[in-house]
Amino acid sequence: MLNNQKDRRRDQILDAFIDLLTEKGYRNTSMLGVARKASASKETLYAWFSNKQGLFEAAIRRNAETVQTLLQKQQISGVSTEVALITFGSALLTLLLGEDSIAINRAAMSEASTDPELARVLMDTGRNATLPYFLNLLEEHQQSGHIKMDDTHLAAEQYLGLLAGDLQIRRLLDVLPEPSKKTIAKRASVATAAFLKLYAQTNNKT
Amino acid sequence: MLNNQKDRRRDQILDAFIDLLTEKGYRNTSMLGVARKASASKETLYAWFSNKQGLFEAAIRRNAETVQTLLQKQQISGVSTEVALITFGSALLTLLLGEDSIAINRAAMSEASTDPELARVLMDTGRNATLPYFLNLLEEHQQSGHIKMDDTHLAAEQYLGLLAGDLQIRRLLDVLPEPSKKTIAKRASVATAAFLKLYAQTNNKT
DNA sequence: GTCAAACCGTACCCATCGGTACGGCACTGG
DNA sequence: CCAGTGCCGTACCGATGGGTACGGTTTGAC
Repeated sequence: MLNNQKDRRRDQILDAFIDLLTEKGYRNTSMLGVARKASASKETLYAWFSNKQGLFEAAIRRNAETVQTLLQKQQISGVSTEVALITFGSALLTLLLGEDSIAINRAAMSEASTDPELARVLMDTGRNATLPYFLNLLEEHQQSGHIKMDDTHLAAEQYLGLLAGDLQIRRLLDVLPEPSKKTIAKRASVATAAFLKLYAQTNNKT
Repeated sequence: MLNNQKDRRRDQILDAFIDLLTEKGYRNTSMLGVARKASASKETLYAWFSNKQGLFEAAIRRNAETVQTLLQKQQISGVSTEVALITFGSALLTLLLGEDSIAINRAAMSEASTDPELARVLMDTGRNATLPYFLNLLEEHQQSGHIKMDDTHLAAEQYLGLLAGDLQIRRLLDVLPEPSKKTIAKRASVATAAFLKLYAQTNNKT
């Protein structure tokens, strides 16, 4: 089997896993079910991913890569602070509230008491990989003089808090459908406005 | 058995359930385990709570009552807006990030794909019961002229977003320990400061 | 064309768990 | 002191699922 084909096969298996994860949750997703859905054999699953946790971990890592790629593709250089924040916020919110991320987070939480490793991987490849990137964005815009922050880390957390609110929690509980592009854009816009009110550089101060 | 004794027995069972939930998660908490821990019999569990979901639902409702009681006990009348927000915020954050609430939310999320009812009960008795109370608090303080909000609901969500950030998510993933009183007080204070910067009634405007 | 490795499908083993049944003990109410 | 009821502990049933083994088939390398 060529490497390329093998990669595609691997993707198909991870797709099947994510699908079942979304549909039935982690504990009700059986290895046999994944194998069937991907037209693979259990033996292959165990050969490639060791066990159920390994399969899950691979899915987490792949999802994280996708997220990072999409975020870094956003046009946030050479635009106003407002536009940069809205662009980044919209993209982040879209990913954070998407079916895949929600299913993965839900699963990691459900296993958190028994298997801390999965949550750790999720944090490292997710939030901990994204936050520095966002901090950097804020610093840059501070240097160009549009905003003024004493504590960049706090400012970042505040923007993210204003942006997400409890949407992620409600999505995790499945009491909120996936928001439309329009809803997300609006949300990012409102959060940005509030953030700028907090941190915009006013001219009547030293 | 006197009613009072029976109530205590019921509480003991729910305590045992919550303990195991915290320790092992929902799926790894067995009815036999609960029975053993509470020195009860499985037959009694099924007689009193019908089944595992019923037991969980009872635990959700009891927790929600505790939360409501504690929140409503806070002194938030006749104090400044700042103090009211800090007081309410600290109390809410303490409850939201406490072991019991976290374990319950985690469990409800892990079953969300299969059993929407549990998440519904959690939302109704939790957020949906608390939010109106908080909205009312904000409205009162607006009427006394210290803050000015166009959209109270938005303002409320913004305060809660600033307050909680992603702490709840991180607690659910078990990558963050339960914060100390001091940490929580600080957090409520910072969130309140930001909120007041957004909504404080300034005197130089009509 | 041939051979070996990889993979599919399935059967199997073992453990766990939700839910039910039942025998025995303790406590209550008269 | 005695009947009756509620509860404890445990044994049991059926189903499910993680992980392994294996025969049959496809696929890729030479």
